[in-house]
Amino acid sequence: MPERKPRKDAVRNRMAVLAAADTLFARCESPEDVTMADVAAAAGVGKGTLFRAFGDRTGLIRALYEARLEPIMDAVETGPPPLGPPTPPLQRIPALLDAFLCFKLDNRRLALALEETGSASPYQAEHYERWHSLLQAMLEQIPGLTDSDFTAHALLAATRADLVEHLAGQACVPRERMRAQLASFITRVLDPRSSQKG
Amino acid sequence: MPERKPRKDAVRNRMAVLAAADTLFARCESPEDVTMADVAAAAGVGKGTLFRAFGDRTGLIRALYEARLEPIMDAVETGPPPLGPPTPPLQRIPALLDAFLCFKLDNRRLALALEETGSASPYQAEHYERWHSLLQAMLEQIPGLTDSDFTAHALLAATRADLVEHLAGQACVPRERMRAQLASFITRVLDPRSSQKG
DNA sequence: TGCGATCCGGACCCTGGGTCCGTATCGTGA
DNA sequence: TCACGATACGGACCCAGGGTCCGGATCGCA
Repeated sequence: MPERKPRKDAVRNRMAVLAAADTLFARCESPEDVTMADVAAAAGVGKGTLFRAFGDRTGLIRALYEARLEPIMDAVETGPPPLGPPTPPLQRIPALLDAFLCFKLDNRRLALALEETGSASPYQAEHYERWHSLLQAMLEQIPGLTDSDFTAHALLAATRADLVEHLAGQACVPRERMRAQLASFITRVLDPRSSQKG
Repeated sequence: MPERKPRKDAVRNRMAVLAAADTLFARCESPEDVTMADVAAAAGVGKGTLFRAFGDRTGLIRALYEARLEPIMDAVETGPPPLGPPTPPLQRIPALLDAFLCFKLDNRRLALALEETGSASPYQAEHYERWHSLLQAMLEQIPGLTDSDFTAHALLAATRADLVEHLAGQACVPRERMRAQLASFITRVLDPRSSQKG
């Protein structure tokens, strides 16, 4: 097993960078005005260290994103209802997408940064694949629904970071309203016959 | 009226740049490996000329995109059915989104370039607003559908350039299949009661 | 405490968008 | 047709910002 234990200063620096990047992305106006050099400076670390630890900008952002997302993924994959596996699809799908939306609302800048980071389309991020296949599997259990693959993509597209940012930022749609709208949209897609409740 | 007539060489160069950029974007693997310098060179023009004519990279891409899109917008806003105004919403909405999807399939690289061009989220492009408000107006005529604003965004999100690229490129979904999937998805959203036809 | 392995840091490189300005071209009025 | 102001041309130039490199500092094991 070639797993060498990393040096203590290395992990300390890694944490420092992560923390610094986190606050910088949270404070900034747009993700692209937080520079790698900024992050390094804020973490009290050299650029070399930063790039050695994360490879490149995308690597850093991904690491941040995934660290934030992990609790939710856990709740979804092994947690209790309504997010966890035992929940029936008709409740679980909305719960899952609502959680995803809330995550993006709570981490707008970060999610934006990830989705717009140059060449990397969100569709080749490995976590997207997880959400998609999970969602697809659940959609397959919905009677009368074909094209679960495309449907999963389409539903996830409704929670894209820049759309969320546009609605929450420019259009000033309040959080609860947005959640309600998404929920109502999903209901329409999932269960055609009950979408017109009063 | 301060509308001075532009010089002949200026308009000639503008055309040349547009044409060169068009072919370059069509040929390239990813939009970001066609450089402004490349475009200028291919057009047989200096960089200065290019930037004077289009302002910046986004300006150039927008100009290209809108030139390509114009026929479709015309067909939608003043043309005959099934795209034009007289068509009832239940037919017109799918037709409209299908046309949009086909456009993105036919101009994948260009659409990608526009949507990922640095800071400019697709939601602040002026043509997005046109599609959105048109779609929203039509959705408002669908009985039982609330949240036409959000729904319009969600439907448009299903035709995002990078999703289309992902499906057509990585996943190799054939054109007709994708159109069918989108149509079926829209049907589900629009008319719950008829989505399970055999 | 000694010594190799590992990591640090910031000077450095390079790409690519965007600017500047001396020169060439246009087109209009005479 | 010529002259001259207005306009456009082009490519050298600038600069930010991502990514690299390597001499020196640290670590941690024996």
